[in-house]
Amino acid sequence: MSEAFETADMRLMATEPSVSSRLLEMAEPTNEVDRIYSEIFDAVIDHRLLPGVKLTEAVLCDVFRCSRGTVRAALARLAHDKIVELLPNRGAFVATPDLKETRDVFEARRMVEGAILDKLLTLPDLSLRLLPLRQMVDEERAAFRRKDRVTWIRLSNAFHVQLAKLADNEVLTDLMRSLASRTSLIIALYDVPGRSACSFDEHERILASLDAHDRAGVLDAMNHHLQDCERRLRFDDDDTQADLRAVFNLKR
Amino acid sequence: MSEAFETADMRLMATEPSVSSRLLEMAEPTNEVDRIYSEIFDAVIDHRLLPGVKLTEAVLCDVFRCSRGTVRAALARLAHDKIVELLPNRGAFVATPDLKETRDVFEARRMVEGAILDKLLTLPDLSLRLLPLRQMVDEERAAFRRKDRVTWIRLSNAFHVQLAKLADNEVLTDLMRSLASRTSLIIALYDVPGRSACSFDEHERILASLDAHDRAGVLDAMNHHLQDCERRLRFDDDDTQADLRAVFNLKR
DNA sequence: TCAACACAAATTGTTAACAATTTTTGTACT
DNA sequence: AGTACAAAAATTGTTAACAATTTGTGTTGA
Repeated sequence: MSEAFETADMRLMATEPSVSSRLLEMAEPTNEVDRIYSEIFDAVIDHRLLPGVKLTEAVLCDVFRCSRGTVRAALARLAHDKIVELLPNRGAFVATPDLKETRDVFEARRMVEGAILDKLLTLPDLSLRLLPLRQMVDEERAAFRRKDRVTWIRLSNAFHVQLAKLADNEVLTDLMRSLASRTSLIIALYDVPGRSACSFDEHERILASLDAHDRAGVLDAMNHHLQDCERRLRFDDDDTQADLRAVFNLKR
Repeated sequence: MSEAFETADMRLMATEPSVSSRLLEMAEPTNEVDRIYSEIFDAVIDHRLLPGVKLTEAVLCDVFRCSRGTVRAALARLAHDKIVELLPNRGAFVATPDLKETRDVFEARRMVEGAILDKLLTLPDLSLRLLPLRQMVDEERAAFRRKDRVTWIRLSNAFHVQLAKLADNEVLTDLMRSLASRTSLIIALYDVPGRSACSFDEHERILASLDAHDRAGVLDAMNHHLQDCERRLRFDDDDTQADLRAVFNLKR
C-alpha cells in the first residue's frame, strides 16, 4: 500500500556520518548487520527516509557496500520493531502506521512514561542526574532556532530515551527507544509541519517539576506533552494516493 | 558462556505439532522464517529448550528442512528479543538472563501490568470479557493436576498475554508477550522446581478482584503474584559451571 | 605432569548464482 | 479509446559454495 512515494534517492542516507547520531540507538555496532540496521533505523527516525519509501535490497547493497544477505537480516529486524513493513514477494517499505497504531503507541507511552517518572521520583540525587537532560533541552532549543530540523527531531526523541535511561532499567529503555522511533514515524506521516509547538518548552517543564519532586506536576506535564503531540496530528485523507491526485489538481 | 549444557537433541522441537501451542505467539506464520522463529520461540518458552543450549545452524537446518539463510534470519530476530544470545563467530545460544535483567523484567512487568489492569477497569462489559480467562485458569489447574508441565507453563504465560489483549492495544500485547517469554527463560534458570506455588490460584484472585472492580485489590493481587514469582528464584551460584561440579559431587 | 604449539575438524560469515514471483511494458483485439 | 492478454524486466526467495574464525586434538619439550 502507498507506493505513491517515489523511491527516494537513498544516497542521502550515507551522508551525516553519525557524528552525534548515536544518541538514540543501541549497543555497539559490532556486526556488519548491526551497522546497516542502525544506519537505516537512524535515517527513518530522522525523517531522512519517509514512510512508504520502498527499500530495494539491491539499492541498499550498493549504498552500504555489502551483500544482500546482510541487508536482508537488517530489514528483518527492522520489520520486527515495526519500522519497516515486509510484504511477501513485494519487498520492504518504510512502515506507515495507521490511526489505530497511533492510538496504541501514545496510550502505551502515557502508561510507560508515567511509570518511569514515578520511579525517578524515588531516586536519590535526582537533581544531579537531571543536569545532562537540561543541557539536552538547551541543544534542542538551539537546533530549533537555527532551523536544524534533523537535529531537533533527533534530540526531541533522545530526550525521552535519556529520561528512561535514568530509571536504570534496560527493558524500559529499550521499550522507550522503540516507542520513540514509532512516534517519529507517526509524526513524519501525520504532523502538520506548520505549528510544531516547541516541545522543548514542555520538556523543560517536565524537568522542572521533576526537580521539585512535584509528582502531580510531572505526570500532568508529561500527559499534556503527549496529548498535545497526539492532538497535533491530522488524519484527513485515506492514504497517500490522494496526495498524488492533489499534486496534479485532479478531482477525485 | 555456560556451554555446560549439552547440545540437547533438538529433534524434540519438532514434536508437539503446535496443536494449541499458538496461544502465545504472533500473527500468521506466513513466511518460512516466521515458522522457524515461532517454532524455536515456543520451544524456548515451553522449557523444551533450556537456557545455554547451543543452537547450531546446521542442526536447525536439518530439523526444519530449510537452508541456513532462513535459520539465520530467525535467530537474528530471536536475538533481537533477547531470547537467544548471538556471539560473533561463536554462534547462537539460548539466552541466560542474569540478576540485573531479572530485576528489570519484573519491574517492567509490575509497571506495565499495573497500567493494563487500570485500563481494564474502565472497560464496559468487563465481566463478560473475563469469561475466557476464567476458562483458561481452569485449564491451568487441570494441567497442573495431571502433571502436564509444558501445558501448565504455557498457560501460565498465556494468561498474562490474554489479559493484555483485553486492553485492545497491540503495542501492550506485544510488550507483554516479550516480557512473558523472558520471564519464562528466567524461571527455567532460577526457579526451584520443588515449590511452585500454584500460580493459578493467584490468577484466579486477580480475575475475582477485577470482576468486582476492586482497584486496590487487583493491583495488590498482581503485585503479590509477581513478587512471589520473583522471590521464588534462587541465584545461589555464579553460573552453570557450579552445577556441573555439584552433579559429580566435587568440592569446588 | 603440565604448558605451549601446530594441525585438523567443525562452525560461522560472506558472496554468488539460480529459481520463483511480481511489476512493467508492449501489442492485439473489440 | 480502452481492455485483455503476453512477453520482458526487475525484484525477491532460496540454495549452494567458498572464506574466515574458532574449537578440539595430539604432539613436543621442559
